[in-house]
Amino acid sequence: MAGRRVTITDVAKAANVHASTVSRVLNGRAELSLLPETRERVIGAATRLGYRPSALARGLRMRRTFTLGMLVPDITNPVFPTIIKGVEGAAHARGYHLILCNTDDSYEREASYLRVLKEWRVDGIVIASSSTADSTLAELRREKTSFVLLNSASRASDDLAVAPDNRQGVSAALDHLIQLGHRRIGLIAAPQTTMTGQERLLAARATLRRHHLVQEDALVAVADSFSEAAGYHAARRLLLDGEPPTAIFGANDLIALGAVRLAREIGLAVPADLSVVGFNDIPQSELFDPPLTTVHVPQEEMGVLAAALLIDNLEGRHIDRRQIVLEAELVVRGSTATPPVATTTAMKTA
Amino acid sequence: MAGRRVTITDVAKAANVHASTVSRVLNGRAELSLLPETRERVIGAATRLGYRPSALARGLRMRRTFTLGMLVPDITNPVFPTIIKGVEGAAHARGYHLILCNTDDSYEREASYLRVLKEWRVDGIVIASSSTADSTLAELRREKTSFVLLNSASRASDDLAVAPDNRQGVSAALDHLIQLGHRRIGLIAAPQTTMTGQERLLAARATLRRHHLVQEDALVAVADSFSEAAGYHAARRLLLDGEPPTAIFGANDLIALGAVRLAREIGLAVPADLSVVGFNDIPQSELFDPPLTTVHVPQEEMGVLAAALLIDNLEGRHIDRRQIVLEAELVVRGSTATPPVATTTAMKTA
DNA sequence: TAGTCGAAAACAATCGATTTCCACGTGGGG
DNA sequence: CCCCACGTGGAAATCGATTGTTTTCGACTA
Repeated sequence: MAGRRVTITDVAKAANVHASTVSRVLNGRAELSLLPETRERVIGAATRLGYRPSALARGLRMRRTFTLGMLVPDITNPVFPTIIKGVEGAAHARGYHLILCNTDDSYEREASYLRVLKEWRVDGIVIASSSTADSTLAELRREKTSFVLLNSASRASDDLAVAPDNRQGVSAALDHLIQLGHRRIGLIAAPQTTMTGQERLLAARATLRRHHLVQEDALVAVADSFSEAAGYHAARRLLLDGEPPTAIFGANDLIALGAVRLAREIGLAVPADLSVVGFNDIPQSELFDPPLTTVHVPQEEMGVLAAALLIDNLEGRHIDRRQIVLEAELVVRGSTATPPVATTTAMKTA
Repeated sequence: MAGRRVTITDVAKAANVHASTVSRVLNGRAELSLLPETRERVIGAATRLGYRPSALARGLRMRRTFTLGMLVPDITNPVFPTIIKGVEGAAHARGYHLILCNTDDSYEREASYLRVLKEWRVDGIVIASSSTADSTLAELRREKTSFVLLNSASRASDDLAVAPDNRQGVSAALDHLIQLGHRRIGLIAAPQTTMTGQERLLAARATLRRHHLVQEDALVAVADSFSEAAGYHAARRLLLDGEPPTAIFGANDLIALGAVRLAREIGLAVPADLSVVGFNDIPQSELFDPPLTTVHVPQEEMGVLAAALLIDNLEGRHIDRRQIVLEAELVVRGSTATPPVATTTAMKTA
């Protein structure tokens, strides 16, 4: 960027008025009356010169930046683009824009970005980064920084949060598998350092318990990230050690896809030999081989709602529900089927 | 955001020095010598109070914001997250951060966002939005705004640009199809309002000409966006009107995937009845049904290079190559095969 | 004719940093 | 013994907007 920019003073000179008058004309508040003639002169000068107010100067003076920060753990996970699109669209529509921060699931990067956002005096922060430390959130609350948790619930009831109904979604996924006849169901959990990871594993266990299915430790593997590679590695423990399950529930779609890839590599057909269910319903889910049975989460809507909640909050509007939980419905596609009949798997029920 | 923030004056008071001294200590320039003792006192006070300089005030005064704007046409197209990750990572490593703008391929949103970026006095702009109007670019040049074109070449030789070698990539894709025995090859081009769309179609035509293959108009369809849905619709014209091709080259992966979906719907097996090639090699390409044969583009690397180029430029470093073209190599997977033998397709050669 | 009122616009303070210029004190050289 | 250089740090201008307070000026009234 270079070339001296047009300032409010330039416009003022061109229109033969004082800078303050320019400001009042351009911001059109009714508090002070202006002659229609001056108004036109100012607007004329401003457009002629191509004047763009400096958001820096304005932000400094007004103590408002109309900017939101957004923390995302991994933008290459296909759930997030859709969510971001929702946030960004809703924000833009209300005159806000977004500083996007990809934390790469690193605590350091997250902390570093939070510092940046603070320095930029963003009006609020959208936290889609599920591993955010409790201490970090506590600090934000203490500083009275507005934020909304996206895709993960909060323990503190006056936090703003938008999340899918993990319990319902997980339960639907497992009910489906059980109804198909599966009894040995493997779980690939997401990192237990994240709220989402914890919630989904807890929900899965509860569902299995409800169906009186034994839960062997060997049937639970914890992936060390939300990625396809992590799913692949975790599936290895499930499918290669001991008696394998006939179905696997992955804590998200990428993890599930990783399991599919491993299964195929070791000669298991999906879904004939192994059924797989994911969570999120990422775009292109129906184009995979096989089309993925998964729990649909309204991703863009979550983004829109989160942005709306945050902006309502920081503009002081009344909010009746600070925590929004959205329905998550199972979408049955091609990656699930009845368990193989010739299996030696004992039908274990407690 | 609320709660009075700690300013440089607060730190100055706490350390019993003048604000200017605090600034000098914290920015550690060697131009003025400071007593080690004062230095420590200032640093102590700053950390004790948790002082974070206001990027607004600093940017206003320094006329530098250490912020880049990035224009992206559609963040839900899986190529972009990887590219963004590259840009963002490289920028972060050099002390810059990103304001991400999703233009939704809308001229208005693009213009609106460019205004915002201008108001924020971003130091430079990464333009991955391929449909950017020439007039817009001309204006940026006139204003001496630093920008880099990402994923699309530039006509102006002193622009900064990073792009894949479209010619080479397209040629490799078509050579592959031809070598497999295909003679009737359908093209689904991307919008001809974009540089990328034009380049790839031109390259495809040139390649077919080189092989002396006739090019019927009926074998070219132009998708009206870079999306899967657009590919699906365009494929309809290719596969349902007149004699269908035995292979289709899609201008990007999503378009190719759309063609695959349509083919399957009308009872054509891919690749047995119809081969399909895409472009970009988006993540999860090998997980699709069938695994997609496509031209690999080093997406993250392009992002990294673009950010580096832009930052080097705006920091006044010397740049020897202002336009970087990266190799694009074909990755053969499962969506291509020899053409069906029983076809009535005449082997047309000119 | 002086005084009042009100509309219109100028003035000036402010936001929080950076940076140029200047002041003060001390020590060394002429 | 005086002056100057130098090390150290304060004072003040500046970046470009917004906004509370004054000023200006014409019209109207007493």
